[in-house]
Amino acid sequence: MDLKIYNTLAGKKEAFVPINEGKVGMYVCGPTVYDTSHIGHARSVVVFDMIFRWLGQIGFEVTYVRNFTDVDDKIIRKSNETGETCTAITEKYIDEFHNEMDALNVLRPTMEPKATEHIRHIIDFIQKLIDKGKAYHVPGGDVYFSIDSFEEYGKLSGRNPEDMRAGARIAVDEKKQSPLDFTLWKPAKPGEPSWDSPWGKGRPGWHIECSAMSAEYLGQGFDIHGGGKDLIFPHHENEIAQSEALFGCQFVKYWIHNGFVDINNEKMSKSLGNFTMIKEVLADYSPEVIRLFLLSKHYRSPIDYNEDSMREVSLGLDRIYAFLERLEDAGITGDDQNRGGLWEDFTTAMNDDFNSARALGSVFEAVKRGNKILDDAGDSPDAGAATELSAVYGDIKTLSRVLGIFMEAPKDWFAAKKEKGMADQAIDPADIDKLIEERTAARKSKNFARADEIRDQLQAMNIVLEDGPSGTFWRFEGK
RNA sequence: GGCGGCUUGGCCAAGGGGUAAGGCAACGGCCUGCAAAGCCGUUAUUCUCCGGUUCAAAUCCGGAAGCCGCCUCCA
Repeated sequence: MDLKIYNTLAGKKEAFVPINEGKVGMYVCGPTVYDTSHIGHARSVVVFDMIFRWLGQIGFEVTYVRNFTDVDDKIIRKSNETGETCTAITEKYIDEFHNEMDALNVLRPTMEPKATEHIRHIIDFIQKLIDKGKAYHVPGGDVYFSIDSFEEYGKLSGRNPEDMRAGARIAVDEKKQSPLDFTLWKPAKPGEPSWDSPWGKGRPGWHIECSAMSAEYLGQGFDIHGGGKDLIFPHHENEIAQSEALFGCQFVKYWIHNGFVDINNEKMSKSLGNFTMIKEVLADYSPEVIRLFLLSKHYRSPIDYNEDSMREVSLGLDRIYAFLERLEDAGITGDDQNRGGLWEDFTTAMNDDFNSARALGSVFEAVKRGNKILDDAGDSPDAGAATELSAVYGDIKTLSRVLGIFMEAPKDWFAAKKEKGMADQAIDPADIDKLIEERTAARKSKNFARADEIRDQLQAMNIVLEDGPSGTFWRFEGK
């Protein structure tokens, strides 16, 4: 089965056929590095990380470019507020971004260009647009793109310029030929970062950097361009206008846009004060729980971040690790050459517009089936059962590298969880062991009242006991 | 005002013309001293509502209601 992608430009799912056979060029809008990243950034990055991994998994050679916007009004404003240089600010937040993405097990893109390292390309791009009559320079230094010069303006977002002109929300600017014209180059005020250009000292507008850098690394037309839904208009619309006006060919074949993360059913906003930062989420939940949460709903739908959802996701992840541990204890392993029915289901789901939610459903189904086989076999499967279980194990290991989840050894996963629980609650494991010993003794002498009292006491600390044939084990429940 | 999306069991969430995946929760059973974990069973004749097309609709079409996003920096 072949890959289908929902293409914003077409408004529907389309068969994915790359421009050059076997190769994919993909550009995703990265952050403007002036502040700490929030859970919404994490979703976009994790979703495209999954897409990048899946394209690689099914055999494409992917060139993945994600930029840093490191010159921008917001950065300058921050610099004015804090007294730090713009460079100090952008370097700090690029570092932070990298650290957080590494923590979330996000693979580095093939290239991570910065706008400030491509000013020459940007200036060339703008000059050529002016030469072609697609852009114009006004007294004072601004260069604008003329949307009237690009007939197809609005084709990505489904808007037409006439409707937008009629709307009341467009600021009137006397210097612009059309109110919708957007900035390609703006003159610098004293003290602001600036570069020499044919239009005087200044800096690029936001939209032009992506057109210039994508052309530089991926060519004049490439396969996939991604970003958050909010970027469809105006950012991506403007990119299309710039690039197609200059190159005269289709800029991007497939446009992919991810949905937003809400917080307790509200949009993240400054006024609500509910910005939830990646570092806060990482402090509360393990990276795999966060990834599982972000991939548990289709990437185009909105997803709601709240404690209940995170708890559920966490329990689900434990369930899968418990199954893997059970397999390993039964002597079952597998490798990624060993493909079974789960892999088929997973592939079908992923090829259907990267439907990770459905893909995860198939993982849980396989876990349920596997647990049943183990139950029936009393955890000593015969050769036939072992073969089937081994395929499930191998499939999970393989798909874990696509999702970036279930990658730990189960024993390590639960050990880490214990450690975190102990650290969070300042629990000494020796105390737990002592209580368990006391309970074991109580059970032996049939003093079940005392035994249950101890169990309740531990329960109050989120510690759950499991009495098995080889003794009593304990684990933390929750995050 | 313009453009787009969503509404599936107690909660979360797939499906998107052929008779409702999965997770969490709950209840009953097996197991257990009792539990936990795991498994089995039960929990939507029904997919916001009203019409229509069809042998057949949650899925397509028309209409209504509610919710949300974009059009301003935004993942």
